[in-house]
Amino acid sequence: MKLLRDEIEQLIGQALVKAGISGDNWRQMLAPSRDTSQGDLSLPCFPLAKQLSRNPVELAQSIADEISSNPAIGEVSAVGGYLNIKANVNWLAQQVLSGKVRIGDALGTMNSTGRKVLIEHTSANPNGPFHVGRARNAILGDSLVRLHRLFGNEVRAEYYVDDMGKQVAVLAWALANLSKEQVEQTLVGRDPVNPRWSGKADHETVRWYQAAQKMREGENTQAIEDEIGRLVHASEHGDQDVLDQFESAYQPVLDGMLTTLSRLGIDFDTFTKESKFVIDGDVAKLMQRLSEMEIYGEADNGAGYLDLGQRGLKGKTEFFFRRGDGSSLYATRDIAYHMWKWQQSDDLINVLGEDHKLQGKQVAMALTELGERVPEVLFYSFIKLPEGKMSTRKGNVVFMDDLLEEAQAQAATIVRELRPDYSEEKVMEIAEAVGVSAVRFNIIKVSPDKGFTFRWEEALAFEAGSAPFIMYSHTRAHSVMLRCIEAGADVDSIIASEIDYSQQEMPTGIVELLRTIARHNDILDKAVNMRKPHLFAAQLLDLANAYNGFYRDCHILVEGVPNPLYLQVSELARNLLKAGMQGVGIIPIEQM
RNA sequence: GGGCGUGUAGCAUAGCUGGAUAAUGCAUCGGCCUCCUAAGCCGAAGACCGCGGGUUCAAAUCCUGCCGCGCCCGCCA
Repeated sequence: MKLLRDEIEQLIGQALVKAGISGDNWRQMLAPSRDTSQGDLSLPCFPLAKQLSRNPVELAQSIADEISSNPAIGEVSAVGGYLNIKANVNWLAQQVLSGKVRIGDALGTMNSTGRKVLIEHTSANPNGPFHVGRARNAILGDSLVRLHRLFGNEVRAEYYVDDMGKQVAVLAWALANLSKEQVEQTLVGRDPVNPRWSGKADHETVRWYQAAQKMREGENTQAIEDEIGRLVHASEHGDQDVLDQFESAYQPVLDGMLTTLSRLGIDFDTFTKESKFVIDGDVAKLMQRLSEMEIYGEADNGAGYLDLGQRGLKGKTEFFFRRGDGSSLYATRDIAYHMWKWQQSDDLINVLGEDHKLQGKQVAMALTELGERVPEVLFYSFIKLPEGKMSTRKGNVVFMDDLLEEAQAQAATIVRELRPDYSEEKVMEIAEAVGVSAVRFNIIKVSPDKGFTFRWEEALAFEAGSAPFIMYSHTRAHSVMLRCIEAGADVDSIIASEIDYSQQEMPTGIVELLRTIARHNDILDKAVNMRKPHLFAAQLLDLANAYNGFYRDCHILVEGVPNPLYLQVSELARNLLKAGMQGVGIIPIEQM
């Protein structure tokens, strides 16, 4: 709790100096208490006691005695060598309600740090609909974008469009050479397109890609391979006609994919095409520079690589950046892309699947070699299905479109049951918000480096520990506020009013809520700067839970008259919940 | 074989820049709607923190060796 720490750190420092401790190593030992029933901050005194050859229990006690009179401190205790400090609740209320807690805005541009951050995420090849596994990147990346904005950074969300290379070439070839009949004939035995998504290009056009892939596995494919090879080669040398053909092939598919993301509340500020760096000559210049490096090596056929083994890379040490025919590779273009990105932002963050770890390392080392900075990368593990790895080929996939439909449908069933008086239109609106939020939250709440298994029951759980739990607390807060207005109270002026916080009684519920609120900014900071969105997800659950406890203990509206303190706290919590929910893509509806 | 990651109650997870009695949800058992939305609240029970060593006043957390699982080790993207 930074709020309390800032207030008392100096005081503790003085007490320690008095006791004979010099230096400030103790500062990093002063940490949030593990169990909040014991305090807000704790200082284990063992190492300090050792330094002074004193009894830690006694040392803790003497510091406690020294600092107990500070108005910010409600309770200090020395227990078994730990100094436990609990904030004075009335002081805390005063601090928290006087604007010391930043609410922020995850959607706007309310910048306070002035730091420019470019976050690249998703960047999926435009060759088929999002399945739940691929969508983890988008959900994680977009949450990072939102959390950075909430924190006050100036963020640009970018999608790197893979518009060249073999995958797009296969798609373009198929569209140019196969009729619908040929495609369906080739794919006999496969599940047809779900009628719900007919006409959606990512579901529809992908059939051509799949058919082509299947044909390539068959006999006598040399002619096809040659033609595809010609397209790849042309695209990698910047042939504009071929690149245009590619674009008209992939763009509808990409649009379909973006429609799915948009339903999840995910969008991008900029799209940058991979071909850009070939066309404008950056890649050629880069390859020239790389071939002049001292760790440059060359294969018999003229292919070029950097020997990263000389820089400590273990395993396969040759990092190829140029083919024998002189063309660039994906990784080469990625380096050029990063150099370009560094020209437009203070910080770079990439969201990548764990399969890109080695590649990420190689690109980072090459960038270092070039005297460039290295981007921060958020790696995530894949989502499996109970049956195993997700694979479109085996039909072992859950499409995000289907998941969202199902989520909405199940949420609608629950809303109809719980609120029989709502109109069908309202039911569907609430269900959509609940469905989307639950799907996002279930992915965002777990640590990115944990691989997890997708299960329908869990993805569609709407109870405590899920997005709807948080949404529900928010609607409670909203509804209380409306009640106050209905009762004729001037909510705005009550919120702006000065209260003598030192005179207020503080039931358990409000105490816990105030402490949770006081931690809010600390956790956002950590979540953003350590790239751990799940920490903030947990904070939102804590906040919702604390709000529920407050709601239980502190009746805001009694006989038509709002309690000013309670209303102020409730409104602060509501605003923090709302902004925080937007920070992870939960939709803060006002009624459910 | 090498590199990286992961292993925590029946299940799913948090905690991993070392600190106290290991936290949360689901499932299980019990209680709460004449009172601001019960998608809620209160309580009970449930853990050799993968296994073995080591460092430390203190280890789920750091080091090390095993074991299980995942990802990667293309002149593919």
